[in-house]
Amino acid sequence: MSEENLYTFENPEYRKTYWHTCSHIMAQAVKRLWPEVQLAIGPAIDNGWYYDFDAPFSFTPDHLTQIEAEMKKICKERVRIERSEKSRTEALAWAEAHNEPYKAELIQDLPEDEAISFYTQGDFTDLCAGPHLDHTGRVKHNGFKLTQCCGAYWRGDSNRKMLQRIYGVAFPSKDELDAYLKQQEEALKRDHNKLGRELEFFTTVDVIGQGLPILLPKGARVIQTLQRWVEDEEQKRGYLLTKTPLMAKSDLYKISGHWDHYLDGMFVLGDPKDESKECFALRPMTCPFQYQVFLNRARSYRDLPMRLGETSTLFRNEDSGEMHGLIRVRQFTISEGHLILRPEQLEDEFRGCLELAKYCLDTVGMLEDCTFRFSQWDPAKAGEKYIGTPEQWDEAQSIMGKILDDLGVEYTIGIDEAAFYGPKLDIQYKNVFGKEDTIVTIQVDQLLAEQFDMEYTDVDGKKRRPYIIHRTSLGCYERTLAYLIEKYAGALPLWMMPTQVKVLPITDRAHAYANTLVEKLNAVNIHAEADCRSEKLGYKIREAQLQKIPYMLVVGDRDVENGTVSVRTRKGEDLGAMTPEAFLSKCLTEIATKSKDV
RNA sequence: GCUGCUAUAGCUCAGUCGGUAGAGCGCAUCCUUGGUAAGGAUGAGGUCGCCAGUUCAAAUCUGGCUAGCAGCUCCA
Repeated sequence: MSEENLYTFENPEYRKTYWHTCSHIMAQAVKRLWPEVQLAIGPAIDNGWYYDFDAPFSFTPDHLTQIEAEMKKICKERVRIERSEKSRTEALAWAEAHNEPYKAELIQDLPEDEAISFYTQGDFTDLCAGPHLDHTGRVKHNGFKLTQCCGAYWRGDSNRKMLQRIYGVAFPSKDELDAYLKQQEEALKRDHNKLGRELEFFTTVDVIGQGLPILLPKGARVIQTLQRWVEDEEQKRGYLLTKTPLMAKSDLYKISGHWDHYLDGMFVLGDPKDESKECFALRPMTCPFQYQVFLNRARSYRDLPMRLGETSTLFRNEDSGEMHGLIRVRQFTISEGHLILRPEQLEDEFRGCLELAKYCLDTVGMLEDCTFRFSQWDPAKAGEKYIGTPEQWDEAQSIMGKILDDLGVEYTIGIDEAAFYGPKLDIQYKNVFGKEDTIVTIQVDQLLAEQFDMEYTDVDGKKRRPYIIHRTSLGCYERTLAYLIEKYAGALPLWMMPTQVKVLPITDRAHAYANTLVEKLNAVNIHAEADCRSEKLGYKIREAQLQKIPYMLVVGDRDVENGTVSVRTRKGEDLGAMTPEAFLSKCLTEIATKSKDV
């Protein structure tokens, strides 16, 4: 960071400080307007700041407007922001005197012997570690906006009181703020939950229920294309395809540990308490089913590595507030797989899984936006949330850490993000709202092999416990489709588009020719349709354009006579007239190479 | 699950003080046969998400439920 950029938004530290000061200005405004409102916390975040309040009323957009107006005044007052320190006793007395119980709780959690810092700006003082700008006039009075308010639990704990969180964002000038807001608005136009419904990739129906989307013909076709491709790719890489049941008796889940660790998340068919009757549950994951393939007969080291793949539909009873379009659903299909290994095969096979996942994500164009997370257990929750001993966890995590380091994977560490049976490498992706979810996961597991008493006979004739890798190659197809819609704003690459070519006859005289072209294209598996309605060409083009159809073949008298097609792309390019054969071969090449540019 | 918001035609939305519903787009039919982003006319289409309550009268007010949205919490 050069000297002259120190106090600009190019410096992330300055940006955070600026936003943090904004959060104090907002809190000050709120306290001026409604002194009875209590303060919780108000940090800077990646895109602005928030402050959590406990108010006896609900904040509405009108309240936000009032707060913004008050904030502008505070900025214009240019009051000094001064740091001071108090002892713990003084700090607690301050919190009590100002009726700030949340601040008192925060103070109580600070180390006993440390001085506690406060920041004061005019009539407002807040407990705060800082740092802050030197006066409120540094914040541009027309460069900020309060973007939304919503509920948030005190200290992120769902057992505690729900407070009201107000989010805001600020920039050093109105232009930059406007540009940011404009950009956000543009990003939201890609929201798969809106666009995916508009373009008829999926829909939902209230009588079917939450988290159970209907894949309409277009969405179903994209997913079919992806599934076939992934299954073929896995076969090339030595995977064996399996097809296992979508449900099982509770007995299976009792062995795997799901019954104890995941019952709330499962759809149970029958009464778990009535032992005189069979009780089933829809599967929330494939592992215990696919292990039965290995367990089918005695195995030797010669059978390993055994790579099992399955396009697997899973059911998870998510809480009602968690569902989101195609990203978080109750029934979904993943490219599931389990590799059963000799311990010495672990690193190579892990690398193979990572390469496959990267290949898949790269091919669909998502890899560049992915981040990697090494998801570990929380030792404090041993025996409760996680099975196995600390020694087993340490071993699995250190092996996995070593593999990741050997492979040069850049990752963040997520504590308490592991599966109940083992650590994971999660490949993360963000949606248009900036919310991150897992798209692909690769997990190392030695515990379930033990639960299921899986073993193989080694070279020396001794029985050994295999290692297992749980992995997905493209993850959940519904979720992937959602991200693809957002990434490409619905204009998916040619090879996965449900309709790849639209033939547009200009007059009735070209209908027969148009239909012949469609047949010709369909014969080589290019998804083509003709638009033979008695509409003008411009109208048909507009419609195909809005549907993001990659290629439009305009055919009129001229083309019928010359045996050509006039090719227009969805980018608006006119490629001119060519023979159907020339177009077909161009199209087939682009599909075969899975080009992202078309 | 929690906080807040929302639900009117296939879609996007209007509907004032409680008095049996409107527009645009789309759809159907007809006219139009037009060379690269919307040609014209006519017509059909709604138990105002569902169930109760208040009222002479409910799309409108109240409660419950269902579904959708944002965030929080959760996500093996």
